[in-house]
Amino acid sequence: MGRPPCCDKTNVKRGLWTPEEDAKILAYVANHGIGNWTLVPKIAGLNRCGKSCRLRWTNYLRPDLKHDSFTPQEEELILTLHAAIGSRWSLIAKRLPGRTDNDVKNYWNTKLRKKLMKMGIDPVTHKPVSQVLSDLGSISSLTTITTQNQMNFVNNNTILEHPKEEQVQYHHQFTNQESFQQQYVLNEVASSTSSSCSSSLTRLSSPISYSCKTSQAQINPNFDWSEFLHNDEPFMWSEIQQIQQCDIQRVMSSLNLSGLMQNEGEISNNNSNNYNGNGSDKQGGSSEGFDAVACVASKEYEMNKQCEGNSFSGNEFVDGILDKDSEIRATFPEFLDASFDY
DNA sequence: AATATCCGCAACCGCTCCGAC
DNA sequence: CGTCGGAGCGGTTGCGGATAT
Repeated sequence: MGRPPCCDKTNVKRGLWTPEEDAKILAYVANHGIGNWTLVPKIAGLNRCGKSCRLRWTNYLRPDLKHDSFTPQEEELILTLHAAIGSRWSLIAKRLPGRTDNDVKNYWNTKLRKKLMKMGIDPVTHKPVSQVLSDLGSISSLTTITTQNQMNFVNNNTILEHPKEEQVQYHHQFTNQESFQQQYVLNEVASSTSSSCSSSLTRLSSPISYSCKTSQAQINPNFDWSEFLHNDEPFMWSEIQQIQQCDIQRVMSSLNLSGLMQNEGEISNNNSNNYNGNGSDKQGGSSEGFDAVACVASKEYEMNKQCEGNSFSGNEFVDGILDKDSEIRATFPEFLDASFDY
């Protein structure tokens, strides 16, 4: 028997929020702080589900949120983290100040995933589709996957639309990587034992050493994904350059994203200054009173944040990866010798 | 100008996790 | 130890604006 609904869904309002409703949420947070969302509708005078209120606050009203478009640096970070940990949007969002998991997820689904697919790169494994299919082909002798299915996959993912020269270039890059096949096998093993992205264990065999035409970055041999993800500090651009400079250049140059590798500093985090409580143009409408409430809520929120201890920081997830790390090391020691490169 | 289609994003849904009791 | 309920997460849906025909 399932859990009873959190509220009477037949009697609560759903759909887009009005500025007046937003103002009530902001006023509530200003007076009571965040938490106990099931009581929010009653106290704030809203005919909404508490869960819906929490979501509205988390994804839209929080004063520290950015409402402008993603920067190339943010795109890079999303790509890199997705390659490393998969669709753990909340973890990725923690590395992007002012962005929510919903923002990152939407951005991935609407922009980045399509770009990768158009480039002929599998957005799940971040490998060229041709390589994935090749590996799939070798595996298919043990499975029921048919050649026709593979061809459908190719056609559906528009790999053929990508300039042939670039496909060849990618193919060349990856096939030149001596241990790529080994890594792919390892990733398959990892994906079969973990719910996260198939490449979530790439840190095991650091240093990362993607083959790359443009440069051979010096990857910090001490870099550790678990350390990176345990850290709750805002993302430092220099970190990611150390992590996967080659990889980033390879992908981003093909995505035609400008201004990369230029900003060595920390991503700006002046979000609260940019906050506009009016809502998006879709939702429109506002009032001076509403702005005032938003301002007060913003200050209250900042104060509350300072009082909060460290909440979930991804430690559980990272610990899980480390557990799998040990497990797979024990099971497949031949794949994990010192010379193994990604 | 009218209609169809595409696209981005806000919001919802269902599930898991975790702490309190 | 089991149950309950709040909180959070990832996947999906649907609305509304933008663009194509």
